[in-house]
Amino acid sequence: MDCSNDWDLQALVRSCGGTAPAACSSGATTARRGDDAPPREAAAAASVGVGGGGCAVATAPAQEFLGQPVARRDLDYLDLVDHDQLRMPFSITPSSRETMPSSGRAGQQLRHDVLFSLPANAAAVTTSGQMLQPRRQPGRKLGVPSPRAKRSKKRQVKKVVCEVPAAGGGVSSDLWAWRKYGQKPIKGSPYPRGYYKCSSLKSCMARKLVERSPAKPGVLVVTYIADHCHAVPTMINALAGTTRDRPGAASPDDGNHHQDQETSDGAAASADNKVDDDGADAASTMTTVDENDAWLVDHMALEDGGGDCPFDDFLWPFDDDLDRFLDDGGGVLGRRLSLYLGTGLPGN
DNA sequence: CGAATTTGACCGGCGC
DNA sequence: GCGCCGGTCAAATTCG
Repeated sequence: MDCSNDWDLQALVRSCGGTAPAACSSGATTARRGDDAPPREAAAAASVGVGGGGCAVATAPAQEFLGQPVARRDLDYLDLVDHDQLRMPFSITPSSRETMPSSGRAGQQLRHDVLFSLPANAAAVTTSGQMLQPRRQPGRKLGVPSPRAKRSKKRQVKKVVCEVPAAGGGVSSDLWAWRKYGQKPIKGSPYPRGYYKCSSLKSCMARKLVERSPAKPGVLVVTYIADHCHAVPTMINALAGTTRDRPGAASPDDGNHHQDQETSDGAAASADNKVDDDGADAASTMTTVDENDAWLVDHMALEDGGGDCPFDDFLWPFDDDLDRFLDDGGGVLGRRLSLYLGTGLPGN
């Protein structure tokens, strides 16, 4: 029904997470894989956000990334209907518990927690439903055990949790390519959780979990796990293997909401996360950067302060602005974001 | 035809 | 030790 439903969940996921942990890790800690990671970093970094001259981030319109349309698809299950309440600028609440001044619209909040060594089941609760829609019977054959790889040290992986507005028209992709490998209903939450893996490199252990916040339906909780072991892929070939666009993709539903998305998908898609036809083959592989990404990048960088994250490099251009932002309660940033939202492309 | 998504089954960690 | 639950695998299915 609502256009908001159809923004691309993946995009969203990307916007939030890929950027963050990815950035933090790929820059310094993941530079090891030179072979797999061609010198795309610079380009990627550039596109991410250092929009020259103090322009915080988003160098491209929300729906596009370097001319590539944003692929939309399986976020349907998140049933992002309350996008209205989640419009962009939001305040950022660093995990350090410093609450950054609200940058504009009240109530909008983007939280970003960086957790280390989290208990594996930190968030277990009660379940509500099973996957409905047995439209087919996929899955392994009965009786055929799967040589499952050892689930190793869940607790030792780094987790970065962030909450992002589910919609607000700013949903987009981050610089990483993700591939969905699972989805499960979560106890206590009416919304299922989606599991994504970095698809840029098979050996990359980066993953992310995306789910809607039960408490705040308009907010998506994205958890990034592990670092990417490669540089941020640039679109096109680098992202081959990325999620594809599935206009009519069935949206797994937990039963609490239905699939209006299916019908709205197309339309909404074009409206909200509008795909630019001249952009290029939506084919499959592209990522986008938008205001959310920008914020995330920023935020990540901020939180990372002191860490080995090279994000300072990204931020230096607008260090000044950040300072001012912190000084005047986000006014500058808020205004800037407003500008972004209003005009689409900042700076240009 | 290749690649991405879906989704039931399986497995391990954790709480009781 | 047992059961619950989250996380992952992988076959089937879908789509470009």
